[in-house]
Amino acid sequence: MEMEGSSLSVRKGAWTEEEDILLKKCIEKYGEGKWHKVPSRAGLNRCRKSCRLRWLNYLNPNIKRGAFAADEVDLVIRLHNLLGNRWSLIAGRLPGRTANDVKNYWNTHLKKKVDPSSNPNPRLNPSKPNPKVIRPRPQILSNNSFPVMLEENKKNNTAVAAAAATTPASNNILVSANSGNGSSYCFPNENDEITRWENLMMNENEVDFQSEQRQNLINNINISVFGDQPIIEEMDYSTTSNSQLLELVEEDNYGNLDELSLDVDLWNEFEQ
DNA sequence: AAATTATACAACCGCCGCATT
DNA sequence: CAATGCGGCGGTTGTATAATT
Repeated sequence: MEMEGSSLSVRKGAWTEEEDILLKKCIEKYGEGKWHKVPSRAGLNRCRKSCRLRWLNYLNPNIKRGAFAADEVDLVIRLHNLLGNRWSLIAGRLPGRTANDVKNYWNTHLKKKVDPSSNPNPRLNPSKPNPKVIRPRPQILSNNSFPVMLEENKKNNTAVAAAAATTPASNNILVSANSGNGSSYCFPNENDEITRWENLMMNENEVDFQSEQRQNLINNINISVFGDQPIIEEMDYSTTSNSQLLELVEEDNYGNLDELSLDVDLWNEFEQ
């Protein structure tokens, strides 16, 4: 039995044009993946990881070349603020940029400019006390996207969705998903996605946790989907005491509506 | 103009979680 | 169950190029 990577005289270092061509042809023919098979298929004297890396970071035609645009830089900073050195996650939000690109860009262009002690996120800033519950701002979706979302829930066999309304005068509603039962949402259009991220990126420190939490609970509406009909159940917490509210929030893992405002996958990553 | 130092980034290394044996 | 293999990740580094002296 052969130990991993122990085969004799495997090529290392910079890739030649010939090697690139061989690898490209191999992936055109067999598709991406099955990296352990690639070296023999392509006729390359390289280990599988080297081949994978070369494709993912350089040869893949989806990779965006050239300098980072201003909005890309802004996103990197904000996402790094939120997530730390989770390069793969960050790159997932920057179309065409690889995790390696983002990491390199951070290390060479941004690292020294960002003072860690100025980071507003207590999770990533040792000089700040870590509150029990860290909560991003709730997302805001437009009213007309709501039915779409319910349809999506039905398709996904999602049993319960919860939603909260902002002030009656508002055109917006706050939408949340229960991560406990694995539900997730499809965001109906790009503007909603952008709005969601703008809200997510807001400085968490500016939020008055207590009062906002309370407001969310007071405005809470549970929406259950059974068959074709959404069942709307209003929850009135207006007379509930602060201590009771706190219990409710703590029961709910992260504070009721708040983690729900995150993309569920991202939240799971965030919480690891 | 040559020598040097600094920068950018492609690629490597070791580790991880998961699947298979 | 342990051992092994795999894809994937993030920290780090070797080196070509750019900038400076």
